[in-house]
Amino acid sequence: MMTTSETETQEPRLFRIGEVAERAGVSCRTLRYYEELGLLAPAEYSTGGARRYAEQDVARLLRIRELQELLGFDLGEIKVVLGAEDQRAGLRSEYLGGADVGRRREILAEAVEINERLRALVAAKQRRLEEMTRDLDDNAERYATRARELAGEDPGAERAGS
Amino acid sequence: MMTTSETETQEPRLFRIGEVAERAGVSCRTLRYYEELGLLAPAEYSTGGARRYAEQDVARLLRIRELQELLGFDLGEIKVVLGAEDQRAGLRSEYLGGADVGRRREILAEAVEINERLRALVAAKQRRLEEMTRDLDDNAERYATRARELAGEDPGAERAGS
DNA sequence: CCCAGACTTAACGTTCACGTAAACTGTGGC
DNA sequence: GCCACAGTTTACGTGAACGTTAAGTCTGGG
Repeated sequence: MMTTSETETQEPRLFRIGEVAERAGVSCRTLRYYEELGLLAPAEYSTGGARRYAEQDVARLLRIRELQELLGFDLGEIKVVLGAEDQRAGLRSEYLGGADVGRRREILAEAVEINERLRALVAAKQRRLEEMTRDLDDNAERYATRARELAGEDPGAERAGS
Repeated sequence: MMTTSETETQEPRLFRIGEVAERAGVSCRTLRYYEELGLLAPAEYSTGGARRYAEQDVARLLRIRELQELLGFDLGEIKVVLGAEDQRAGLRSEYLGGADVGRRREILAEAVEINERLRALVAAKQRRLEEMTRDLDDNAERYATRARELAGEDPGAERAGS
């Protein structure tokens, strides 16, 4: 059994930098740059030194882009946020590994705090966007009214309504 | 009557660049830069050449910042959006001035289009933010569960729960 | 009239987030 | 083994959005 090759818990497919870049709509340069910043490292390297990314790395890349474009974070801030998420993953390992309870509490507390700060920030942004939406809709309505007025006038007419 | 000075339809107070900058939380350099880009010009200049901003200019500045920080537009895109709003104001004048109907329709159509594009963009952003909010809340819940598990263990205990 | 403090222009500097070129190496299908 | 194509490092370049002097001018209270 096992159609692919051996037993080995099904080797997860790895991607070359070009594939990842295209899938995420970024350049290879961007991926290397993120690695340079310590933001995103490939799962492994080929013997020749070529980067090999796992599916999970792609997810992380998309997350980076989301934080960047959606929330307007710079790459430094993103590193902090992702750091917290990494710690959360670390917590899970420590947890399963049976680390001391104090340490676990500590990591958890920090993760919670970052999560809450992010939550508040997103909420604030949502409120401002809702306000903007209302304004835009008000505009749209004014435009519609204006358009009806214009439609009422024959092309060539001179007077203007109140 | 008229406690301030003369009759004169109540001269609207003007602000110096430093005041405006502080009120909006930007630097004077930023204001001059925006003017250089044709984004924001002061209502008038003193005889000596000092910029004098009206309240309306401050509003425009805040709008610029909003488009920049909330929607992530660059200053070029913002110029386009504000251009449409200027045209909307222009439409009003042309309207009251009795310009030809064709021209009015034209301006109105463009304003409507920009408004709709902006509306769609904001809506898209809102949807993505909602999704992010859900994710964050899910995280928060997981954290809470984890915290309850931790609370159940006495400090010093060794076993880990499932 | 004086003078501190706010303003002016002009011009060069800086940070971020990559883009781009050069010179070289690895990968894999025939 | 060949060869095209994809990848590598190193390093300088770039556009956006300002920051930062420098050197001089304006403003307004005493």
